[in-house]
Amino acid sequence: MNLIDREASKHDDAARAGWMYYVGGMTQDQIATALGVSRQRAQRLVSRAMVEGLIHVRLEHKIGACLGAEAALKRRYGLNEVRVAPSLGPGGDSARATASVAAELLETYLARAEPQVIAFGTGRSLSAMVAELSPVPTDRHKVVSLIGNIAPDGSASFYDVILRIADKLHVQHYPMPVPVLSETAEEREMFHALGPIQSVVALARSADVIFVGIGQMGDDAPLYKDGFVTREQLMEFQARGATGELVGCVFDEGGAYIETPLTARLGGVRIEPGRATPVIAVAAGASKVAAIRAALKGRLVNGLVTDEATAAALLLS
Amino acid sequence: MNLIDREASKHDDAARAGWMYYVGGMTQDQIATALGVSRQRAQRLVSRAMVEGLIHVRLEHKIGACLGAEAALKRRYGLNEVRVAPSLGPGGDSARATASVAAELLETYLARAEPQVIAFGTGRSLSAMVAELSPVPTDRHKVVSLIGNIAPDGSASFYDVILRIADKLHVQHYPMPVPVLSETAEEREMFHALGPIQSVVALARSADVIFVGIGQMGDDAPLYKDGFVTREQLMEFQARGATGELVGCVFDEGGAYIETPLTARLGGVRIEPGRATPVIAVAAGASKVAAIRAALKGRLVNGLVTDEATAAALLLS
DNA sequence: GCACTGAATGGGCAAATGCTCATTCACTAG
DNA sequence: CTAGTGAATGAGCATTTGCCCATTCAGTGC
Repeated sequence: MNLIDREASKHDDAARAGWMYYVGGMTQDQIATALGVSRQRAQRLVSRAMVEGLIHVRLEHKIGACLGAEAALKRRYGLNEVRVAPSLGPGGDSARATASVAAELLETYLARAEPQVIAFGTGRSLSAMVAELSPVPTDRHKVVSLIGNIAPDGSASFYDVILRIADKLHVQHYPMPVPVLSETAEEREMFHALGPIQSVVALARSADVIFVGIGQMGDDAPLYKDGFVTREQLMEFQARGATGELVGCVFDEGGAYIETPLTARLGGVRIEPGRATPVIAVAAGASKVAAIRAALKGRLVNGLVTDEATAAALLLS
Repeated sequence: MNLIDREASKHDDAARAGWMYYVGGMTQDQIATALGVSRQRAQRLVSRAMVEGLIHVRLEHKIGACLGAEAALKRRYGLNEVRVAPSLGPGGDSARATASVAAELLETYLARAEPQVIAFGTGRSLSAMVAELSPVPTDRHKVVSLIGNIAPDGSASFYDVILRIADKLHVQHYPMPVPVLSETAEEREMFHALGPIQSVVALARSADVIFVGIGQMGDDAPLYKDGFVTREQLMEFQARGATGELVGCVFDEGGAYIETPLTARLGGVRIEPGRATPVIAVAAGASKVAAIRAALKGRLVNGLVTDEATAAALLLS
């Protein structure tokens, strides 16, 4: 038996065990007996099924408090579309909490009859959202990336939100084959002068819906941790009031973009404030509150998926 | 606090606890602390969330053996669309197993851009399927019932597959407001002569997709247990070779309809063999194998959602 | 053939869970 | 006000689950 078959059958077993456990409500002992394996192995299979995302869980009930927070956020910040996921408590992973709710929202756009062009940023929140998507094939929509997919080290693997969506939904997909951050402004211009890239950029600009993450600009800002800016640059940004970041573009606490040496080297498409079409941020967590508030104030986004604790913080003050 | 609020907040708590448990992976102790209730109460909330269907679980991986069975069934019976759910073992509830898989298949039709007219029969399998549907609103489709919704005792509650779908999806819905089984053939004709009912019948006949359950005709046939036929009638049918039943219409082991005294009194729309559009049966369980095989042979249906054990039985002999 | 390495396995145990049951609580009818 | 009724509660306990760890196993390099 070759390696691929073995991997596949392992997945099969895990899926089967997970199905029996979560759908069938069987105990791990029963599963072990049914599959002819030890109880420990059954336990491992079940837990693997969950870890590998073979099992999707979704909540089919709007909790009153979340509905209230949604309404309040809409009113307070003049948003069109808000979803608030129940909080998972202090230790919880906020990306996980938002993921399934964000996936549900995305699915409402995918369910539309009119072909939609849907643009995506990157980040952990969006990755988690995609992992929670139901893989219902829909061939009429297009998905496009707002941000370059060539990482500093040349790999494209980390920035694959688009690819994984396309894989799940079998939609036409348009990654943006430019460096996330070019070495020089000239290099950036060179890429953007290419015809195919101009089409992708045009498509992204014309998107009917946009889903983005929001990055914070504290000392552990994603931009810094992922190696796009040096510690010195980050500190300079902070000194100039950098509060958050949207597909690489840094903004201050009023949500106004800050021009930086990076600006001219950044591949991809900047999201201009006050867009008429839905621009939905998927973001939650205490560290992101200031960044989210700034983006909302500056009308960089007009929709939000977050969790209860973050919503509460955004409604304070 | 009034009764409705109390019911709602109870659901809220259950949903929240279920969310924390299944999505957040918290222990019931942690949940109890977070919600400020006893551990037992947290346990009850979590289990209530599951029982009341607030939590949906879905498997995002096709198990090899199921894929194989699907292909084999397609070939053997010339079917267009087959889904096989992993078996839940001897004690498992086959309706539960098929429900989530059937819901996924239904969602692929709902995802289509062209407005679809989707017709439904009744039964436990279909009810369970609806319970598993993701409530993504889609306003372009129509759902229509193939069978009367007036039960012998005058209640309409039991036959509400259509209503619950409409409730979830906010689609236009067309129940068939005639008795499931009229007292006399004349009464049946009277109902069907009415203009509004003729439109519903016409709509049902023109359906783009049909989802039905299949009933068996053994000694505990649904038709008998639900009080539509007497024990004597059932035995007469059996003597005449009755093997299964589709929206009330009885057929023999070759899948040919049997004319009975019931035929002329049955409200709703009979499914004619060899339809070109998808006619998908959702049915599983050892007791139904003969009925399913007959329906497949007679080309009454051209699609099937079942479970592994039933698939294996259908592929035997 | 043999030693090495990392993954897989199952024993064992502490933690988590589900369930039963006696008790309490809230509400109702008299 | 009081007794009655049924649902909700939490204690206690048996079962189930998650996880650590020593051991085995399969594959690899020498």
